[in-house]
Amino acid sequence: MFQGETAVTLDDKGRVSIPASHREAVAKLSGNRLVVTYNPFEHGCLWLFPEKEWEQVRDEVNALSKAKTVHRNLQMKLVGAAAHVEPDGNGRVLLPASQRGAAGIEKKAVLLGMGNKLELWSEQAHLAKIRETISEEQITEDMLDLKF
Amino acid sequence: MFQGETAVTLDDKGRVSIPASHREAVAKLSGNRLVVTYNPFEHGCLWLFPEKEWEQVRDEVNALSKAKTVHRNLQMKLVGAAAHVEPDGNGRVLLPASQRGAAGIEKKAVLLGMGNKLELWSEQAHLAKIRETISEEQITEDMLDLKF
DNA sequence: GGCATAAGGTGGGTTTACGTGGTTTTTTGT
DNA sequence: ACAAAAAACCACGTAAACCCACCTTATGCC
Repeated sequence: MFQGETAVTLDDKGRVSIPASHREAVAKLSGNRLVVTYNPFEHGCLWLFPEKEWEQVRDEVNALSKAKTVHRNLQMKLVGAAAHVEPDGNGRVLLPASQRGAAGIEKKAVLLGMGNKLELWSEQAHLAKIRETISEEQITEDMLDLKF
Repeated sequence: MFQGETAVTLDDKGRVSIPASHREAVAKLSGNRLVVTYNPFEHGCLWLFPEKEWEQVRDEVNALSKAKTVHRNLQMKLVGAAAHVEPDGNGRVLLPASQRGAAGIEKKAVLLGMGNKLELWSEQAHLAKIRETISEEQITEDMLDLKF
């Protein structure tokens, strides 16, 4: 179970250090095997799944009918892009250059623990998201009972 | 099972190097025999099937009634265009010039592992696809249950 | 409060395998 | 038989994997 926000920096080779707070979870959930893909819903964001979680996601996505464009897009962004990575001796993973480029993640980034996965955002994209507040029109039925 | 995205470059002769990460799968699934055709759904994209997979696809497509124009189109783009290729000693395949031209794949390209096949995209077409995020309106019934 | 120690994060060097360009030889088609 | 194209072969540059060392920050102890 991932949770928490950490500012991280990519070095010139495109490596990010997995924050110590997540290391244990990564080791336990996935035997240190992570899968990097695009977040198909947002710009400037990559997803990092523990391998086990990934396999479920992949199978679900592959099972969608290939007749619909939106399904093929999803398959392309998730399955097509999926790269296996493993932390080096210092707990860093190398993010594939093509994904860094396409997602626009350069040096400053933010790593978010999001339950079953980690999200890596470019600093800009993350800041923009955080600054967007939720307006009243966006509130859904399901949100009315929230306890805060 | 193919998966993962790799930036590749075609040389002047139209050769692409199959990324090392896919070599094993290609050798195992097809004895190094691949079939190149058009992706009938997308511009700027070629499909590369292991020969075994291809035979199934071909038979399915050929079995469609020839009375419908859309069926004949599919047969034309898939079966009609299919070219057998085999990697050279350095793991490269030569893409037929006509297919490179028709798909608009020149120098920079991206190779995607898409389960039972590989997809070769022109860099531009790929980037355009990745930058399109999936919007709320596109979400289908089938997608509501996805675990991410 | 300041210093010592440890842990996490960062930078960089080295080796090796992979990708890429090019050359030569063989085949194919005219 | 000749030209053009594809296949096979060779060689180099680069980037990834691995490893080592330093710097910064947090923590504990005197």
